Amino acid sequence: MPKDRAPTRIQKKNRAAILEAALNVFSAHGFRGSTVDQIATEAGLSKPNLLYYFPSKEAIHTALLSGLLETWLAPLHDLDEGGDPLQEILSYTHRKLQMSRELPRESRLFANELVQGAPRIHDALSNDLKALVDKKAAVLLRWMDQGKIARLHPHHLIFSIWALTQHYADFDVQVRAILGDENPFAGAEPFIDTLYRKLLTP
Amino acid sequence: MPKDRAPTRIQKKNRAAILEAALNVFSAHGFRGSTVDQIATEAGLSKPNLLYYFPSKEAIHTALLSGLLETWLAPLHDLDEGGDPLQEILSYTHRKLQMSRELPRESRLFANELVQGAPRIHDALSNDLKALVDKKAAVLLRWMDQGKIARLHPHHLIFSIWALTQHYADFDVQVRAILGDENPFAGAEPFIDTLYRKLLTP
DNA sequence: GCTTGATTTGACCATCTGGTCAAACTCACG
DNA sequence: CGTGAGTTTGACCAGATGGTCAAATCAAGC
Repeated sequence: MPKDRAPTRIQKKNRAAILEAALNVFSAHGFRGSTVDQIATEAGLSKPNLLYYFPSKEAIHTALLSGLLETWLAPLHDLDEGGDPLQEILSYTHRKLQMSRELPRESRLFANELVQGAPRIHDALSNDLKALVDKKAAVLLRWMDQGKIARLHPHHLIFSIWALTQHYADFDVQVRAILGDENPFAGAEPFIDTLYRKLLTP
Repeated sequence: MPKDRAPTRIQKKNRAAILEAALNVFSAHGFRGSTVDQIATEAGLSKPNLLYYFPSKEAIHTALLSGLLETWLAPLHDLDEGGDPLQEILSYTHRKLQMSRELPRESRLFANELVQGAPRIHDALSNDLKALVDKKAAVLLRWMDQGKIARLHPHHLIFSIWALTQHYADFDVQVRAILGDENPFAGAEPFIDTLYRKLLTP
């Protein structure tokens, strides 16, 4: 284990390679279904070498999740009370759908963790995530009070955006099995857009 | 392994206990994250005894999935072209949401499988499921052609119902972490009802 | 080019896990 | 009862897996 000095060139390269490999492996097989050897091979390292950079499989997983949580929540963070309500919500849905298209591994990483009861990120959910969602729900509620958008349960409105967008990343196999050659996102984007325009019109 | 005669009283009892236990364990930890010992203990059997009834871990999983697939798809099966379009769709959403509330383990069992690429049910998706969905999408399309409901991409309409309802079972921990003491389904039902009424109005 | 810390590795270990097997036990039925 | 089929189990095995360690190799600054 290197000292706590500034990371060397090699450290930076290998840590990044490990996290990239771990994202591939964990998102595809879940924590329990992934092996340290798989991650090491995918990162181009031997198992002991990988364990020189991270103390355990669990540590890699934790580093990945906490490193990605910020990215994952950024779009909601950016929902701006000062903007036009409908446009703000629509661009939130667009960004979330874009993330499902461009970062499906990240989506599945969280999905895997959540569907198994989130044993490793339960705290982040009840603290950081809840705080953020409550804050944004309050914004939605004020927009509703002002008659800018239809009155709905704000938390469920947010859940619906998560559900509708992440579905395309998390259950990608199912979607593709049904749509065949058709690009899922080509139909999803206008569908979701229409849905929220109709839903939010007061 | 017993003969292929009619199952004995003990066989019926133990097979049922094993499938029930396996549903608990597999839905909570996924296939790879579950152990035969866990399932055996939960079923009140020893591991070798469990393997007397099912030849392998994989066989238990397969038996579970194929046994539940029918139940899982029944609500969509029941969507009736002869009924009132809006009412048919709304009662489909209600049944799906009810299943998320009453059969969350089943939902998570499938979610676990799907999020990891459905290695064990890929065929069922591309054959049975696709056929069923295509058939019902055609019904939706005819309703749209007749001006009975708004024109939308029928497949994405079905996906949206799955996403919005199953979200409450699959990501239950997250929903509860955010809602606190509030019962998720109390808010979800009217929200989803409103959503589809607005969305489907031509 | 030498030294020192950083990096890499082969060999190894303990534990877990799916699965086997022969022997023991239990039950239903004549 | 007795008997044979059905049921249960302790002991065991082989392979996978997370993790360790001492020794070897490499890299960078002097």
